[in-house]
Amino acid sequence: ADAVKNNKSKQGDFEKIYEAARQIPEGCVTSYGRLARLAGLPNGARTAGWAMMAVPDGWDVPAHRVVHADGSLCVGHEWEGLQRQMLIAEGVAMTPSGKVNMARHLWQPEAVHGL
DNA sequence: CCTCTGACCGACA
DNA sequence: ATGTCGGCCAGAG
Repeated sequence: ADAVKNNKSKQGDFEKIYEAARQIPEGCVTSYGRLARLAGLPNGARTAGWAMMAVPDGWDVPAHRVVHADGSLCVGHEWEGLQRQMLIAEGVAMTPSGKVNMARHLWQPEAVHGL
């Protein structure tokens, strides 16, 4: 958390993305594009994902709660399986297809007026 | 400085 | 429903 301020390197937009990601509660997931938008980067979807991958060790950034816009996890890296376990461990419902129930766990930071 | 790639997203066939 | 194309931002060679 506070470690964020500790690193004042030229992270730039990364920092904002990390802060936004840290706002994600348990049992909730969001897409890179949405996260980037909250971070102030309307078109920084890729930058957001890149930042997630570059998450420094020791940070409070739950990159495992960040998935694709379709709810599918980022397949192609070593954390693919790990991420899935973490989401399930948090109580996130997933389909056998390997996708998250966006309609149920889609984090809505502004539309939290109850459902 | 230029070019390529990358945990992406949205649109179209 | 899936597969392909272009666009966006940032880092590394």
